[in-house]
Amino acid sequence: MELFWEKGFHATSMQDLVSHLGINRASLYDTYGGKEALFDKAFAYYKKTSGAWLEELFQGEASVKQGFQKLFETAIQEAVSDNCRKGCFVVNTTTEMVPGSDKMQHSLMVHKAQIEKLFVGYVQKGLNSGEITSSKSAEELGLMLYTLYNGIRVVSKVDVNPKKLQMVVDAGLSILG
Amino acid sequence: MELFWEKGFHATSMQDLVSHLGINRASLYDTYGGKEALFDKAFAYYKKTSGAWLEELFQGEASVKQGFQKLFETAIQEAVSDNCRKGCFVVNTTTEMVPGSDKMQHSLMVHKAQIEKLFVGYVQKGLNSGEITSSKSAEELGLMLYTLYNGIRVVSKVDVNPKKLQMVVDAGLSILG
DNA sequence: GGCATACTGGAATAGTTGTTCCAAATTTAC
DNA sequence: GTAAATTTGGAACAACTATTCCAGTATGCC
Repeated sequence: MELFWEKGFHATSMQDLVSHLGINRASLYDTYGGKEALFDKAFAYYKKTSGAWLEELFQGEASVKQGFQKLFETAIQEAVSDNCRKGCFVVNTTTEMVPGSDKMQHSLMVHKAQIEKLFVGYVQKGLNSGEITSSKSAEELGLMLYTLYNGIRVVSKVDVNPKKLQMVVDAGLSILG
Repeated sequence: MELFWEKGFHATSMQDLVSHLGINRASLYDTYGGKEALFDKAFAYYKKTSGAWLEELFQGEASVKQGFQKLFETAIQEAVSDNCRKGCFVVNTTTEMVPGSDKMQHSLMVHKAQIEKLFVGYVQKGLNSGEITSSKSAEELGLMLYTLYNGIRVVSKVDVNPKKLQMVVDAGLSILG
């Protein structure tokens, strides 16, 4: 649900959701069980679809550098075209729900490990093929790019200047060598 | 107020603040005016003290690389020792209040510009002294490091592994050359 | 046509919310 | 000791909150 993504869990009321979805509150409770369960489902869906998209991007682009470039450019484009600046649902949920929900924190840790694995594996592929010439390990490079990606999703909420964001991306990707 | 920092604006009630501060609710309203005004004051205080600390760090450390190393190491140490994982008040507020508050978004933009200026100026100092040998501009490098810093404050809420965080920092700082 | 299922708008529950008011108590200044 | 200022705990206000209940309506199936 875009409302949870845009406003977060606490600032979104069930009444907001009812108005936004256009269905009855009793049906909502029958179908989903409650506010927290509804949020969990929306969040799980987001994680699943964004993870699948990332996997597909990394598998579809043989050039690792191009792949990362595409990833970051997509993040910039999303930021630019997102009028309401909702950013990344995962990043938003990380800052809102940690601390406060051990269950959510655990869920985020599992998701983070999964995405990091994708990043590190993709960098390893570039090192193996010789496309990446850095002397650093795949883990170091992959984790750095993952962290930078998170950072971009935060700063682009405040300042959507594509030129500046592209500068950051170019500088960041330069560590690949 | 640490409660706003830890739980955010929406998840913190006036009742929470009254219990936490141990003063009467009427006094709170007399002194601060209201929940939003109270949040604004706490946030302004945080921005002021963290900005001053950063300025002091950059002015006190002649070696720019050492300065950045110290900055990131402090962020890691804060993450490690912060049991309740409240992260960075500015990053938390960015993700919670944007969108939703134009006033807050403006305030964040101003603050971001100030901190970026500190980062870029410090990198410029390193380039001028020859300590930094990268062919990239101070702006590119400074903005990258600033964005990475934001990213670290997010990911360290989920996973406080100092070794991994240090890897990220080392990889990130390697762009300075 | 009858029955089961699902959805509806309204009402209700119990509690919380931000904020204001008030008489009483405490503190401060002289 | 006294007056003024400040703070206090309780109460109140109006609205909102998550959640449940209900009679009526619509839909699908046999």
